[in-house]
Amino acid sequence: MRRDIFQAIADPTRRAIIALIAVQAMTPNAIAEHFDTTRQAVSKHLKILSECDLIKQEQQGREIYYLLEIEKMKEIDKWLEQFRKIWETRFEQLDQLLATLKKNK
Amino acid sequence: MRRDIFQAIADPTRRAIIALIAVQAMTPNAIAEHFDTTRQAVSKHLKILSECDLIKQEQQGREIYYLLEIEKMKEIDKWLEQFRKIWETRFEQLDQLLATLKKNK
DNA sequence: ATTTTGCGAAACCAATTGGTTGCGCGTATA
DNA sequence: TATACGCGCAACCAATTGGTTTCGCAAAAT
Repeated sequence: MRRDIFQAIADPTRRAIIALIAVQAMTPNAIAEHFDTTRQAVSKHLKILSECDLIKQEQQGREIYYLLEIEKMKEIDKWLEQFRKIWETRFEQLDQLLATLKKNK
Repeated sequence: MRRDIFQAIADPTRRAIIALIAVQAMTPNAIAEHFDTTRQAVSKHLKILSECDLIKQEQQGREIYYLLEIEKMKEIDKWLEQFRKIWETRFEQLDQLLATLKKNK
């Protein structure tokens, strides 16, 4: 199936995982210990996150550490850009309205 | 079921709908005409978007116009904030690294 | 060499999803 | 009043989801 970042962050557990490994790379087991779920379930989430390149793995002895591809997160920011323009425009309009009201008083 | 904005924007059709009505409020039929889907399917998407307060409706004669609650979009931006801090820090670190390399040359 | 451990893949289940079709209600238009 | 249209709801289907349990593999520890 087609996966993208927005699918990936739709799940609260995955958002938590992202926030977790953003601070420090971790193994699937370590991640699972932070939530009330099993290692396999975490593994499934990690797979989804991997599929859309939001995380990458790093071998360390016999353990595999997962870490966040922070660059990929910027794509969400990029998508938000179009709306940021809108709400900034609205703010300016509100600002102008207030200025006009003040002037006419 | 529990719904949130991240669930809402997970679907590409819904993101398209959001972008569409961000520019101009529209009726379900008008929205459906922009995509290769039926009015009922659009209606379902609108329901989901409504459930998490991303859009609101406005009666206009016998038609109902849907418009974006741009303020709600800021919540995504708010969530991104924690990661923005990270990538800005990394950028600074890269900047410092480059400066050090230059200095040592 | 044997045991233990961590890991991912596969099979399976219950719940949710997007989509369709069909129905009934309310509002304009004739 | 009668007709046509736009809308949302309910029922249904195929596909996907998150979760569990089970299994086999490979690396470390004994």
